[in-house]
Amino acid sequence: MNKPAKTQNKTQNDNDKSGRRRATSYDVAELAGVSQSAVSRVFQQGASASKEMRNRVLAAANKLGYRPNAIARGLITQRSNMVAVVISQQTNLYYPEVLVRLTQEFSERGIRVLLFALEHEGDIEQMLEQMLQYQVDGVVTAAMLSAQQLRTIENAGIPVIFFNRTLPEMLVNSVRCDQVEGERWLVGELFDAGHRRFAIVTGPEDSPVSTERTTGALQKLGELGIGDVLIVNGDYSSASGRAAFSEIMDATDEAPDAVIVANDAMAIGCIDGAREDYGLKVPGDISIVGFDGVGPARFAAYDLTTVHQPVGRMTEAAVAMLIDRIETPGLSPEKRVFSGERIRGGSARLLDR
Amino acid sequence: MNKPAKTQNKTQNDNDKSGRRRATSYDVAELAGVSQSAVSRVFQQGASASKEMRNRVLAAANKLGYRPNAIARGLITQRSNMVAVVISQQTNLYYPEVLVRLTQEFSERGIRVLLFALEHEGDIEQMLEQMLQYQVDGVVTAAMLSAQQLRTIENAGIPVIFFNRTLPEMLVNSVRCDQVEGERWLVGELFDAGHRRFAIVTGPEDSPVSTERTTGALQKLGELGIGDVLIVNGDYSSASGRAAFSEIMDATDEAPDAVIVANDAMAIGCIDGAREDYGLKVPGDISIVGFDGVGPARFAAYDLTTVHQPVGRMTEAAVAMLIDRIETPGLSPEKRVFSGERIRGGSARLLDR
DNA sequence: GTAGGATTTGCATGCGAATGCAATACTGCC
DNA sequence: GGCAGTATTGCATTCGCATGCAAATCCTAC
Repeated sequence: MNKPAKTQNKTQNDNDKSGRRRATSYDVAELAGVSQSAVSRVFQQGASASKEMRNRVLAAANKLGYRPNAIARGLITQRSNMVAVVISQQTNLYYPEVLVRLTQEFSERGIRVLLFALEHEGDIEQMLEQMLQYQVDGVVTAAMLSAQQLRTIENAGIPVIFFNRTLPEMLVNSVRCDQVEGERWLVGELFDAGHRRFAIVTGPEDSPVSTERTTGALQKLGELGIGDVLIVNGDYSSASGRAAFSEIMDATDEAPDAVIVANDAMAIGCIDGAREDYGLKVPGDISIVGFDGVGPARFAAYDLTTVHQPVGRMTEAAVAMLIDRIETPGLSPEKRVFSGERIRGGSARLLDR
Repeated sequence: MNKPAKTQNKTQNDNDKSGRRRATSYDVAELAGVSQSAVSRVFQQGASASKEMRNRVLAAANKLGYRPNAIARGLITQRSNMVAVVISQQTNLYYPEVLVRLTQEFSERGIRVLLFALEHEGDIEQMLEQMLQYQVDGVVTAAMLSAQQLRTIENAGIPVIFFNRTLPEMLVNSVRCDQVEGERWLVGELFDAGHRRFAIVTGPEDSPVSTERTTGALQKLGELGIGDVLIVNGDYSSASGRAAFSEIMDATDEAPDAVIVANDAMAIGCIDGAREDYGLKVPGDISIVGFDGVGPARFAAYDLTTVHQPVGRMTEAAVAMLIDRIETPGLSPEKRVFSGERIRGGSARLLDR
């Protein structure tokens, strides 16, 4: 009980096996002739420290190459300042931009991104485990989670934002682009320009985004009195788009005059197929529309009519929502839906505006 | 000194502000009627624990929803099991694949990826600081670092792998695709097919990859006795490729018969420019070659002659090298250079093979 | 000069898990 | 049954930093 200076007595186990031991706040404290708490306070924002103290500590820290250990800090503060960003095979190919922007925006707010890239859906459970073990403060997911999985995360007190996904019947935070609205617009434009024989190319069956897009298109087509629509499946890749186009041509007596494709990459594949495999002119003989507004959609050879997702605003919204919920735990769920930007490209014959 | 059971006496401060407090190894220990060390041992690989003990602990852990805290573990073991992956604006647009693969491969080896996406070069210092504070075990960088910056990281005992970069005059670990060899092949093929008037479109000036590619092309051209080559700059975007093509046409009396472009995206832009802006046939009137072998290079409308970087093997190599160096600190530097896959696409007029 | 308040500083403790060491339980063998 | 040898288990400490509390210092005003 009366053992003095016990704490200060840290053994400085100089284990310089490879490069010397990293300097700790105790080392800095010792060199600066102050207490460890003082060092800690200098390296925080709202802590009180005299100018003299600050200078001495910073000088010592600089001399020793000291950097606060974020791991240790996370342990004591119960905040890792890391968030998990989850993407799946589907997401990643067409939205590298999403990932980069999320990362940059979190970074600007002092938050680090722990990236999880799913290859198979089965990896989710394992990934979840890792996420939770690493004590992330929040999650942005562009991959689908089950209600059960979401509950697991939320039970740990971690807020989750769904990016272009949602979980029916559940209170979730989400940021998304209105896929249905976008498809309805595309169909409307095609119809107005006189197209009547429609075909649809969907994305992977387990892609909620693809499902929404298909739903939107069918909904609008139904309202316009067009019930007979050929639907074929793709996997979001341009190769699958080209294959899907052949499938359409094989399955119909009279070729469609408009093909609604679930994403731009497949739409490009369709155009390649129409031109190369069937000698059709796009949009002379057939109109093809996509969705996403990715870079290649603007290549002159394709010039897609498509709907561009406002990625920047969406990532910004996701970051803001997540940070709010990290800082204010009880916040009620919110859904933010953005309309896509309508691009009247040359891949479809449309009325002049 | 004779205060008994002090440690075991942890106050269980049930701070259930939002969701209840996360279960710790102490909670599990208590419920299972064992010591905390026992719990710790059950959740490790090489630790000794009887079957009975293991079962009781796992049952208790399961009941409480316990997960080991990776942050705390990292503190005591001095291993965070996280690596930093650094990408820059340039990298990210054309290699989302690199990022995803790195992440998946690290993940399979039980390592998490902390992502850093640089917007401006100036952000490097700040990012470095963060990386080091988070105690990453290693770094893979697809952005350029200065010798000074590299030294900062290595002084902290953290191994670094350069991805498609290198630092002249320094001992560094690197994995890259042989840009020079690739360009030399492209030039050779073009020359063999009779092309004589060459132009080059470069990438951003601060891109080492672009520099290497240009160097390789010029080197081979020089050997072939072609000294007079027009060089214009782009920024890797397809729009800049199109602009660059106009620049070339403006600057020359007689149009070149071959354009060597530093990446595929710009090559596509060039083709768009040649066709749309100048009514040229590709490859009838002019041959255009790219580099990278990205997805769009295979679109039928472009079908680029290009060199495909073997991304999968490169990421695999980077991951293996980094892990080796994390596990065996002293390992000497190594450079692994892969040859690109040569793709004789339809964007260039070449001899039949 | 001094009281009262505001600010700065240090002390001691805790975050959650890993681990060396010692104590204990178990095993097999004579 | 007794003992050496091995496998388990618990104790106590440690990782590096943050923070409540009390002590010390500084400032201001009268």
